[in-house]
Amino acid sequence: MHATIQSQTRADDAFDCLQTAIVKGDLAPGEKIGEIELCARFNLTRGPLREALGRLESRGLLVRRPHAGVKVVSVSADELIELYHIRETMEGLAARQAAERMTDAEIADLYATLDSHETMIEQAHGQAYYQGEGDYDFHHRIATGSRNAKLAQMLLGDLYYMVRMYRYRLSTSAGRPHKALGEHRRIVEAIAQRDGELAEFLMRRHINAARKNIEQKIREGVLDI
Amino acid sequence: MHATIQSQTRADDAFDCLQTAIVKGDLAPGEKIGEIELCARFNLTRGPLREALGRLESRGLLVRRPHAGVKVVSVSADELIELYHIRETMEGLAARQAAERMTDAEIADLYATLDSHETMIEQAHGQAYYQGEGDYDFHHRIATGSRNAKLAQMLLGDLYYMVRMYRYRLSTSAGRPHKALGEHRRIVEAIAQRDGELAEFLMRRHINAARKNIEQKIREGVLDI
DNA sequence: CGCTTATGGATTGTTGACAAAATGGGCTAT
DNA sequence: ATAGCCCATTTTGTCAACAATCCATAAGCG
Repeated sequence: MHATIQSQTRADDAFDCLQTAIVKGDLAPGEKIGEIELCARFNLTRGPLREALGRLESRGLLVRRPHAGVKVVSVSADELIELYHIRETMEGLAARQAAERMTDAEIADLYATLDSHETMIEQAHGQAYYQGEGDYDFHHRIATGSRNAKLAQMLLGDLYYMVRMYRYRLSTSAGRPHKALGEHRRIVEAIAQRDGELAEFLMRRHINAARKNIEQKIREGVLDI
Repeated sequence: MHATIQSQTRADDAFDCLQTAIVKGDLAPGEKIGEIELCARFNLTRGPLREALGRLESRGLLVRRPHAGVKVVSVSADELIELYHIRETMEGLAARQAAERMTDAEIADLYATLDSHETMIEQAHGQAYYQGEGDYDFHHRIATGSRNAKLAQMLLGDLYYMVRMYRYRLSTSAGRPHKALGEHRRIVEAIAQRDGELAEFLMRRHINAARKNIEQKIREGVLDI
């Protein structure tokens, strides 16, 4: 999986590789990583790597102690809950602004996305897909639909990566995907009706439910963060 | 003003220098800046500088086009307004959590801060101070008081810097500092009473008022962003 | 026998030189 | 005269060697 795509610049590649490696869990939280080790792993030299490390640190995915190396951030259960509190307010705002500003074409796309998610769930009991990429896809579209550049940047560039870090090792509850899809559908309907207030309310309730789902898992001890 | 303090590492120094230079307006928005020029200006070499540039870009204070250099981000009037929408929701959350979690000592400090601000305003009609550092100080304490690490990081490390970029060239309205102080005082009272809901409501209204103040300035043409 | 302290090794931070890409100016052709 | 193209210069991206700092091991002392 050596990303030899050479997208734009070595540092960008290093950034992407490291980010996905962290999110996917290839680099475990708390794991201390040496620079030369990473260079060998991703076929890089230390210059671009260090630049990427700086960016990752600035985004909170790595912690760096001067002269002592970097390690992947490890988020406690409490901090994970806090992330959902932040999501609740920020994505509520995103939903409201999306309702006011999304184009009709974007809304149509949103509906199509929901339909594809529905078939995914029915076909393969696609919990994995839905919990993983599908849900991310939905929230991604709403964030960009808000036409609020900074809001989208903070959600897509900061929060989602940290959340996804743990979503990968989070088994989904039995009926949760189906319920979540219903909530998504109601949010889209509010957006289609250009009802910003309702969209905000529904989005907040949706994320609130997701948070409570996780809180219960933590209480059950399913989650060992 | 060559920061020769050598705090921890050259890259950290470069980061701090550049950040303050951007916030204070020494590097104007939209200004294209060359790496060698910056090196000369801050007595650095290109390695650490590039690392700092990467971090700044990741935080949205710079925009970088591959092989074409970096320039200071220029925020339009609309985007400035959007920043205040984000602040409204995020700082509302911060105020609520601060009301639930701040220690009594921190609250006492908050009161003391308010008193010092009041004397500042009375003494030197201290609009400049209050609008600049005083207001920042207040919101800073609330953000950290929320005990929500990511929330504080996003507010203190991302949003406030962008807002301060423009606050430096924003003249304050005549009676605004005094009114803002009153709003601050009510927020602190709600926090002292551990009334999270009220603190959130008051904080949101406070930032909403600040936003409307700016919107009016833009309409009046006082602001040429 | 335990704690402190020095030393060696390894790792990070920094530097200057090299290679690749883009902007700008000048030239030619229409 | 203007538009398009080509080339040179400047600037960015990358690399490998150098210096500074920390961690661990081991020796010395109380």
